Amino acid sequence: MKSSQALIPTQKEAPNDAQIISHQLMIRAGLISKLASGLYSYLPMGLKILQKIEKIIREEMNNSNAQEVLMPITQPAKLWKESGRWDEYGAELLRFNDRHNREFCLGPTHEEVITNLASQYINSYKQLPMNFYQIQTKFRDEVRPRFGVMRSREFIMKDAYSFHLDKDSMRVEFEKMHATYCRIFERLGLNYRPVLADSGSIGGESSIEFHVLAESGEDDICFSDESDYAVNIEKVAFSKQVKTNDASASEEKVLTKNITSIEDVAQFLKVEQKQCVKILIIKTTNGYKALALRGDHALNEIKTQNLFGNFEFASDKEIKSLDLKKGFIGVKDLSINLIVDYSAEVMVDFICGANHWDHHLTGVNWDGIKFEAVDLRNAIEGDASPDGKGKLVIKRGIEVGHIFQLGDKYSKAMNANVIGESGKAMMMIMGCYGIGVTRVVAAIIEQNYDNRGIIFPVNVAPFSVVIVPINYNKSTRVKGLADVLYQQCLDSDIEVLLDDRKERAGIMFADSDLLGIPHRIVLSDTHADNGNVEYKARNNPEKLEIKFDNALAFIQSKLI
RNA sequence: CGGAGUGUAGCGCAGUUUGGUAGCGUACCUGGUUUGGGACCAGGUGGUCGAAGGUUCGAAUCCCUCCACUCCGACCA
Repeated sequence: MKSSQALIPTQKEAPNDAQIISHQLMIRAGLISKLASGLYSYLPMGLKILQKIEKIIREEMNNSNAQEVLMPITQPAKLWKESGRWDEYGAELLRFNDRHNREFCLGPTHEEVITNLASQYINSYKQLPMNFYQIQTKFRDEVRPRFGVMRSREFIMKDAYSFHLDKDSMRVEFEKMHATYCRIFERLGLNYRPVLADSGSIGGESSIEFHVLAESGEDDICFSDESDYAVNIEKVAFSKQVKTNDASASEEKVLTKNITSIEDVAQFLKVEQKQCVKILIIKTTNGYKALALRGDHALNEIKTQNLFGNFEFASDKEIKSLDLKKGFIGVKDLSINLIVDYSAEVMVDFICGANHWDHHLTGVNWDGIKFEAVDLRNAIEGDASPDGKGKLVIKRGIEVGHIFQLGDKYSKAMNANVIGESGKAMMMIMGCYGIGVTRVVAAIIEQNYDNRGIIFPVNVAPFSVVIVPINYNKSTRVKGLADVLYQQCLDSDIEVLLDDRKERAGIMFADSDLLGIPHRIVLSDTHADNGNVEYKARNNPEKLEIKFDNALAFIQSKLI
């Protein structure tokens, strides 16, 4: 392709609503254009990249015997009511009515449709197992879209669904997809990790997320520094602990006027935050509960939800109505259920609110207090790894893939069964496997950039090579050489961009660097005097002079 | 959902306090000089100042309503 005929709207400055590097660079390199919050158009270069990623995913999925299908984005409510998710899914599911006032939604995922499809066409155990996938647009009405295509409302996903006669078969496919995903992310040049995760609203028993390690990630991933333990912070489970110290202090009420936060209390009393206990009040469907955590720990909302169902933090008003003093709530004499985290349970001589304005208690112990102990908190850096080996290290990750063992959640609800060997109907067992294709684009950029722009791996770059002829429009010699090399590349099926614009060298260099094209050939009169061209790789500052006659072979050698 | 902030040319911004002809940089167009890392000179195109309403002789500016977008928080008791 020639630059003069391509729409590559590069910009010097990023719009100021672009916060993270991948968003800024995708806008500046002219890959995407924002239409509205969480909605982006893919411009020609952006689409090229997307298609490269899709190609790799297709090849690997096909190699793993998955069959590609394409399902509608518009889905009838009927199916969602059958699965029970019409009521479960919440506001992220965009619902609407058609002209006949029938209810529909835009598909945030496709379990319902594929299960319906499978129950229609898979009738015998002899057809199993089967795995279907599609690469298609999803819509999720996110509370807060952000970071460009990283968390957008409309996005492209590769989703796959497998059907099995039994759990063993499902587990085999799960492992196969695990390996397939590893091959995909490796080919995409990503530094990634598979981690154990919570299965969320999709449901099912076991799930593994694939995270690309990057500072801008929205998830915290916990690793052991001594074993291969790797788990999403949501899912790090702690077990009951044994007390290591005995109580020794006696209880004392101290004046802490207007000192309410754990941070301030600890500072005021000159103790560490982990010597304090903090109380959170939540509202559940079974009434209010007080949750006690060690001062330096944070509540894990997923664990809380798993224990108590949907919940909200109590508002100031509600706290007041319970006769509690916000900022000074303690563990003693509570009128509501007290739930204590395992690591708070083993604390001795601790500090907490006095349930009395402007006072805290020191030297408090659990003796005589009625409570229930559970695992409630998030892991923090330095915690002992739950597998007993080493300590936890926490890193940020971008979730680019997630694989689930669904079991019979959908097949049961939607009555998807086959006739088994014995002649009796058997419920199908399912697995499902997703990759956020558009998010992968952003993740690749988050891991591959410098101060000049993107550094695409060859596998996903919009072009493999850019030819930068200096004075293309003045020097007939340079133009002649550039045109010859360009044609040679085209004839050899090399994806090449010829910058034939009437621009100065600096602009052409800046644009090709910004766009991240891996290989660059510069043609100029000075080089031509020696029969040479200049070669430079995007990821290497070194410039090489090579003979023009060898240029094509040289490029080809770089692309293997 | 709460809290904060921002809407002025494709992008980045000033002007709003104190009402009085719509500005700057960049990008874009024309001509010229330049030509290996985002050149220079001259001229030019482009904006119903987010939308509607109100106050006023006069509104980007003051008042009201709405809309959009961004950030922060969903960590605190």
